[in-house]
Amino acid sequence: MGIWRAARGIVVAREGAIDPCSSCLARPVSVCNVIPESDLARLAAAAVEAEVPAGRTFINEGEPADWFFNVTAGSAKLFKLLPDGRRQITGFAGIGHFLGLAVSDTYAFTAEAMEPLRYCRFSRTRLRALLDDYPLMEKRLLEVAANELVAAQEQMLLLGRKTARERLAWFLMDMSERIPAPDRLELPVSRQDIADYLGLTIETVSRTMTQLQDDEFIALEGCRQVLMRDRQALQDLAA
Amino acid sequence: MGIWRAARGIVVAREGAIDPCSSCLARPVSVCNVIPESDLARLAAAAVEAEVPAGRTFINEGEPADWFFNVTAGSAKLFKLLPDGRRQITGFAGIGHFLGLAVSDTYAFTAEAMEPLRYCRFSRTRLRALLDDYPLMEKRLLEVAANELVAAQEQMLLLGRKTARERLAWFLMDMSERIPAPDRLELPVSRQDIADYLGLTIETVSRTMTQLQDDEFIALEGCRQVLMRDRQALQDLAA
DNA sequence: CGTTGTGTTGATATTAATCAACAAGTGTGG
DNA sequence: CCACACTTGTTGATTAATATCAACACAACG
Repeated sequence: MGIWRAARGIVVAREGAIDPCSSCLARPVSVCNVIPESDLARLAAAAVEAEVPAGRTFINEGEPADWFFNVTAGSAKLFKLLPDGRRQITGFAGIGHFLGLAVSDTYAFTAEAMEPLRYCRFSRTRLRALLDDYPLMEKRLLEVAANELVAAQEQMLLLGRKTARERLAWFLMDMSERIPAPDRLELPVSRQDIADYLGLTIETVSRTMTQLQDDEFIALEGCRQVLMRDRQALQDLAA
Repeated sequence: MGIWRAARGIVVAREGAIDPCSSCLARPVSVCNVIPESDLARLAAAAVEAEVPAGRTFINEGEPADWFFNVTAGSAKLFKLLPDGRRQITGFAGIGHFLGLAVSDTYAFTAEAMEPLRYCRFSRTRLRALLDDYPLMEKRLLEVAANELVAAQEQMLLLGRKTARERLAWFLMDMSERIPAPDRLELPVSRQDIADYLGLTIETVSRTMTQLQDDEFIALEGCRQVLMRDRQALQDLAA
């Protein structure tokens, strides 16, 4: 339990319970033995590891997409910006997440560390060679990409068709499903981030949160601590 | 030009100009020689081909995800529904598109043919065997999935943060970029479908369309024929 | 203590949705 | 070829949801 399959910083998959402090944003995935122990050294040589302080971006939308990233510690928010500053957070990345997969000459989003973060990156050519040598790694990537696509479609339904109330309920359920004790939820993000993730304003998020509290679906114990009082009602709302 | 690399109905990639009648929804992709001619017969044996009449669904959200599809003719809309009937179209699929990739026991969306459609489908186990035998096919799938992910993020920005005007402008630009003569655009979808794709109502789509006409950005020649009069302005709006 | 950042609440404005009527195509049968 | 129904699209009036603008509360921090 809780053991990661890591190749000198390359976290390919992880298992079981989640470290609740640093990355409740990472979903658990089952371990697959993608890279033989004997090859770790060779792999490590191909990778560049680095640390990113909280608040710093390490992938910038529009810049040349030269690298492929794997998050090995911490977490990040991924977003797109409009020229006038409107922002849409498209997702969060925790330990084990892969970033910069797309075949495009520039990055399609910005990634900003939400807490001190470590990554391990490869040049695209190295990545290609890596995938040629480890077909299981490629399978894993395809699996990951396919799942993210499903999540993205879910998010489109939310952004295009759900009310503020439904969005919040969905968000709370989604967040709480990722942690061991899902009744007491510590929100890992600010109101602004929730708003930008759900396509709302901070004011609407705040108001809707108190509204859910008035309905006794949740109880707020400080603005980051949420007690889930009626999971069924929230689930029904989230639809 | 216009030659597809098809293995008895398996369209893996296509090249060059697009057949404007049946599938202006398919983006062109460069040809990659994924499957050797000699293996076509073996492949065809593993696949089930079928025809779907316009308006019929052939993938249903929530049903067991036993098959993996490849569209070989026609086009489809992909959508998710809420219990009360609200609908979000998450994308369109044309010739060469792959559907049902995700590792999940049920489909995450519904696919409905927009015109008579042909597909070629494999069981998941067959697919796995196929990918083991043709790593290039797997690479292609990863490439496709990664690109769709980028498109999905773009759509999230649109649904979460753009105005009706911006959404329409983006839609018109996006549609017109897929056809050979991008100044005269024949919309392949109804107002209802545009609305469900952009997270709006038909009324808002209709109003915004006439508004764009009043601004002389476009001219409507019948509700499906759009003359793009000021592509630059539309591009700026689409952001 | 002030200061700053973050969150909440209130008043008002704005956008898009809803409800409703009508117009324009499209297809069918006489 | 026309009358009719039927679907699809447009326009208008009104409402509802959320955004915007503004004030204030609260906590963290020097």
